[in-house]
Amino acid sequence: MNIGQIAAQTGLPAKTIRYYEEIALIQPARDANGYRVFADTDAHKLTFLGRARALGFSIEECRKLLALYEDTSRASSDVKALAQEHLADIEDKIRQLEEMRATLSELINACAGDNRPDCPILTGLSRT
Amino acid sequence: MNIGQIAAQTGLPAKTIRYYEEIALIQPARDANGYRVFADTDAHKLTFLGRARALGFSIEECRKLLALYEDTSRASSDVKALAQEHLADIEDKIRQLEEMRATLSELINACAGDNRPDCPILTGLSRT
DNA sequence: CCTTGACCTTCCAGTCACTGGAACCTTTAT
DNA sequence: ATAAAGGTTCCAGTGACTGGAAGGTCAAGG
Repeated sequence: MNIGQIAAQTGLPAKTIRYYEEIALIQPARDANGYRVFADTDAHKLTFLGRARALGFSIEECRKLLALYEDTSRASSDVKALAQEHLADIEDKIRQLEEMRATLSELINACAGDNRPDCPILTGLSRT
Repeated sequence: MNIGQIAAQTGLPAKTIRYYEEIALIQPARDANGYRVFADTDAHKLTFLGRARALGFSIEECRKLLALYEDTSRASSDVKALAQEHLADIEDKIRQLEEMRATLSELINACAGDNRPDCPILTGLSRT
């Protein structure tokens, strides 16, 4: 399989796949003409990576997950610990965004949004 | 006021303040020795920027907000529109993170987290 | 007067995870 | 023979800083 086919199959852009090779997440073989040749195991890894990235795991977390994925003698507790850490990160981010949303909503609700210059959003941002 | 004092006052790192000058968000004066000299208006702008950034506005959004802040003949509707767009962005992000959280929580709950290698998290990430 | 330390300056490189584009080679179809 | 569609590498840019090096300035103490 060439990179275009694997890209279509995994939903990852070819550029991204090349990048994943560059940072050694995958090691596809090469054809005589220099083209990358992707085996099924590469396809599986890329699918795995795509899913993990979609769940917000960083590249380095993906690298660890991939190592666990390939280590058939892993302990599921190691995987779970990694996932739980990441879940905590996500929950932190949600909390932060919810705080922003709350403050911003208040400011927006207080603003008339008409032709006049008075604006509680601006005064809210500059208050001392 | 020198950069250290303004940093302490606004809570922004000196590095960040220099960066804001570099991208022309502020234009502090210079002393004979080359040191930046911050007037009250600079301090106000930086406070404003700090708050806007804390609410998640991008630098370019901050630039627009700052222009509105300085334009006393603005219409509050312009400010409100900008803030509403940003609020929509925040809400999108929250939704995305909540989706991640839901999926990840399910996987985590399904995982025994013991010494055995079987792991629904890994199989969930690689399922076809 | 000299030194020490805290402060300031500029400039360059690195972060993260790609993404765009240039310049070029290979394959396939007409 | 040629053109289109695919592949290759390499370099630069994104956003918003952040770290560090190399050096200038200033206030206080001996």
